[in-house]
Amino acid sequence: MLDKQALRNDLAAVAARLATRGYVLDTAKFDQLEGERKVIQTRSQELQAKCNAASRQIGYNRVKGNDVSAFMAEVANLGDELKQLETRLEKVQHELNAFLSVIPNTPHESVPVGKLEADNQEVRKWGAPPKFDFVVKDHVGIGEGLGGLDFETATKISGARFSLLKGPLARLHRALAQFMLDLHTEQHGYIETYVPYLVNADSMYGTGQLPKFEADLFSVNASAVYTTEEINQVELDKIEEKERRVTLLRTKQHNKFYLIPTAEVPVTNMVRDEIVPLEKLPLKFVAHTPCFRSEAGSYGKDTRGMIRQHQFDKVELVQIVHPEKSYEGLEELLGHAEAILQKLGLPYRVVKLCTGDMGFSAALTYDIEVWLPAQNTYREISSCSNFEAFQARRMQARFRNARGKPELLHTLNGSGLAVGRTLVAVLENYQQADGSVVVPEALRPYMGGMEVIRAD
RNA sequence: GGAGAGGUGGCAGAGUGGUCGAAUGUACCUGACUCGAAAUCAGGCGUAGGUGCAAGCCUACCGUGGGUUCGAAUCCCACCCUCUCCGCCA
Repeated sequence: MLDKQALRNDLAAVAARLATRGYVLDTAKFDQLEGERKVIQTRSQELQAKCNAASRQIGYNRVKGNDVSAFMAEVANLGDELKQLETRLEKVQHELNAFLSVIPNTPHESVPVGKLEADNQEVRKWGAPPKFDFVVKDHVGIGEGLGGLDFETATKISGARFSLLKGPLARLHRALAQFMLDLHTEQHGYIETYVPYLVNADSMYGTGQLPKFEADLFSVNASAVYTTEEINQVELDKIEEKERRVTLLRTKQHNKFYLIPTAEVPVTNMVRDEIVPLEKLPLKFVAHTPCFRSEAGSYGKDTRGMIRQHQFDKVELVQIVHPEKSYEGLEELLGHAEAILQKLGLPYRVVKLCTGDMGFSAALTYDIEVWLPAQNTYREISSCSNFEAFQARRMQARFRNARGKPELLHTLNGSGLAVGRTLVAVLENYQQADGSVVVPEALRPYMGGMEVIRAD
């Protein structure tokens, strides 16, 4: 959520910033809604003040035995207009909220302006792509050759875009997650967390997935509800029962659970509706969780292999920071994610996303792309973003500043790293001519000392 | 799943349908006393929004949403959450 104050004060400037990321802000609509809101709210509050005063007089005078009919009449007169105004105010405020809640964040001034992935800016490269004197296989070929990667069975059990690991590959997957968690907690100062995988709508709203991206999420009902059909079947004379069911439907729907698309959601929402004491900042959390994405609209992209899945594991880094420290924090967090790749000896590059390629809530995003020999290119393995106060404002996540006043925090997060894609990168970069895969040294302690994964 | 209890300010904890945004205690801040601290005393101390150059004034908020009423923290209904006990369960 953008700062309403900023929109009121300098609408044109905000619109211009948003235009760089391809978002057309309907300034006329904002002006109209905001103008309406102002008039209605002012008038409505004025009437409320009058009603309150009159009601107080009724109480006061009744005790004294005075006639109160004049006051009663006054309230009755104001009542109708007030009720009307309140209804209109609620409506306009809903519209204003709906309007604001789907506006993306404004990009930081350092973000390169562009539309496509091609406009992203390479920041640095690390490591050299390995040379092979044989024809390289992709991770699917390698994994199936080793007998540990089985898409057919995964498809039988669930469907497309799921994968199944067995034996040393399943262990490698676990080893990667453990290695990442250990590095971040022991070397980088993050607190390990275990968090819910099913979250409520408020949490999804807080980090920006809702209301705009519901189609990308999986959801489940918190409990059984009446269907609209069942409600309509209730006899007309049982109005009370009908109303009861309608309320139930509404509240239960509101209370449905969503499967997290990233640990960013539960972890960042730890500070929702909280006021964090200044001295506790920065908060640094790491979590290893599965992530669930419906990947609506991704049909045809990366259909082979485990690059794009409905379910994948990720180790996520989250920092909750003082607003003045957020860009410093982002560089630090990016370094923490890079450290994993360096220790695994996987070549990568860091790119700064252009305005058009950034996610909805981000003000600045770095992607880390790992080298994949079979694709002869770099592919995204981590995304590290500064959301500034965008998420904090939605979450009412604040800290108490030096003057003792609550102020919005800044939130950061980044993958450290996507476990599935890291597994892919290890398989492809460490493959041997005979189909075996060398285990990177950093992982060997987590693999019981295993140096090479061979077909069984 | 069954039975019961409860949700009020940072925390604890009062609250009769009528100046209750809410007593009191505690924490915190400021001042006095003190060489300093503790203790004591005095004052201050919620959040959000509107309006105003400002001091200020106004509105909303006592789990959430409805209802009754001129007026609701207080009465009624539904829902959510927490706790205790029983059952089931990894």
